[in-house]
Amino acid sequence: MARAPTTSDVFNAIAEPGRRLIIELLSQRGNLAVGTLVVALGMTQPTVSKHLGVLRKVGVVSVTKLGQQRVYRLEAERLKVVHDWAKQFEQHWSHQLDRIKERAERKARSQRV
Amino acid sequence: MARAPTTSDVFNAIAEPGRRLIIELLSQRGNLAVGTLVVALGMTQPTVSKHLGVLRKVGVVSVTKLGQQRVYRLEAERLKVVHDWAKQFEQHWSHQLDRIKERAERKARSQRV
DNA sequence: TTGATATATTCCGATAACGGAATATAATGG
DNA sequence: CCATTATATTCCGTTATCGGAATATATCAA
Repeated sequence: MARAPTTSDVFNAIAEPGRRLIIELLSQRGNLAVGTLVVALGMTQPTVSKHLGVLRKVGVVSVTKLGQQRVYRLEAERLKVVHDWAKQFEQHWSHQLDRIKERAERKARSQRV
Repeated sequence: MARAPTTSDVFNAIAEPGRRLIIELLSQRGNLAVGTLVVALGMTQPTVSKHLGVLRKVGVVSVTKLGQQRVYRLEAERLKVVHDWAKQFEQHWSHQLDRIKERAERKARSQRV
């Protein structure tokens, strides 16, 4: 068997740096037309359209026609699965923080002498 | 220009479903030797080794020699960047929840009449 | 040393993904 | 209808990626 088709789930959609930028921009500036993304990101129009196509296929964005423009909207709930997946490892780095905090407190106590 | 090399950052490393499984397993069961992963995941040994190679390159796992075994350990902090990235969109879906809650409360009030 | 076990690496072949260039499609204005 | 603007799609070349099979490397045990 060969490589599995990947651009079909959210994790792969966000693997592309350019696509992450698109997502961030839509989050910060609200719904945007393709042209706006093109100038804001300095990418080619076809490149942006293709990235948007991937994001749309996965449901991370949706489109609305507005005259001759296509306005893209972030469907952020689709990113929740990523957040939740990563969150399950939170314990690891928070434990790490605990240990650091503990050490700091021990040090503070010893200096208080 | 052609496709950009991707298996060099965390987001791409976790784009592969099999690699996510490896990460989850290491998180749940602690440090594991390659062979354990192989039987637990039902993947081929070379496949597992290659996935581990990618994860190691990105720093998501580290290795220790133990006899003829290689014990892999999850370096979960490396996943924090993913968590943080996704977290920045939390507002969107929590707002959504607010709206749902609000609607439910309105409905409850109206029925209370 | 020799043989077995554990793991990594290499060499495929198939296919997916990316960017660029050109082109197609759609909508608007005149 | 025609030209223009906005966007999508297609085609192409290059490179990455994945799994499988075979092989290399390392370590242990006798």
